[in-house]
Amino acid sequence: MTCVMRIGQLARRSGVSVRALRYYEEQRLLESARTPGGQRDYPDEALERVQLIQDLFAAGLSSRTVVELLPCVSTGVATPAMLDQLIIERDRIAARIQDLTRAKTKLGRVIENVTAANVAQD
Amino acid sequence: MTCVMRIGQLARRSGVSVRALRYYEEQRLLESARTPGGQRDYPDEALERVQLIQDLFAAGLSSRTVVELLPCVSTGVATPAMLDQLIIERDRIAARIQDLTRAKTKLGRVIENVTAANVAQD
DNA sequence: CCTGAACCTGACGTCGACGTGAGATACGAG
DNA sequence: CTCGTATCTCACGTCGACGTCAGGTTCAGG
Repeated sequence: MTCVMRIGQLARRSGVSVRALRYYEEQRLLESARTPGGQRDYPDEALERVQLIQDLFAAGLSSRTVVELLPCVSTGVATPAMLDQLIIERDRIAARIQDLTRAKTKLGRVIENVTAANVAQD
Repeated sequence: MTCVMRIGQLARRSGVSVRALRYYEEQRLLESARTPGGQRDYPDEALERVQLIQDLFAAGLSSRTVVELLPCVSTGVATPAMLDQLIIERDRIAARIQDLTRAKTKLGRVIENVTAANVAQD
């Protein structure tokens, strides 16, 4: 039986754990063919898909949201509801960026103060 | 007994739950005086402090990290280790902002594509 | 004094994205 | 055929910032 790519290989290539890949399948984020023996066999495109999933997770989307949006992200076709959801998520990310930027600025000021104080003390 | 501010009032003013305030105290993020009857009594500065804690949490810092950094954030005095930690956290936030920005761009493109497709279909 | 609202201290529940065994099966090399 | 490694399917554990329920206490107004 010629396997395209087994789970361990996909894990190494994508940088996520074997467990995570099985979890993605459980959540219907990722499909796999099976060998006659029952082992998972992934096509090459699976690599991109895993990276996309990771990106969306990193952006704070839940697996439920990702599973809803993945079709249109990969096909470019969306229902109005999906489009709404896409916009909601994008705006949520934008707001999060605002928060983080504020926090970063705040920490930056603290660092400046501390550095100034330390220099003054020398 | 004249209370400055009780926990419910602080909760309403800061927008966090009563439970959260107790949790902050448990984690040594926030102190409180007590009335003879054992009820928490907060000074006015507690409001700022709670907001600061929220900001740091929102930035993805853990309560452990926050408890380590709060002194120098509020006093401006830091040990070299604290300064290192501050810089680490700021850089982590910066990296996170990068990730989110990439994800936002990605979603933005998807939205454009979808919108274009829908318009084309009309 | 009485009452209802606010507060108290445990202590267990939650949720999401996996980690981590346990025990069994499949695969590839020799 | 055998051995070692990779994979398989349950299924419980984790972690952090609280939510929530239970059972008792304190406070302020009338």
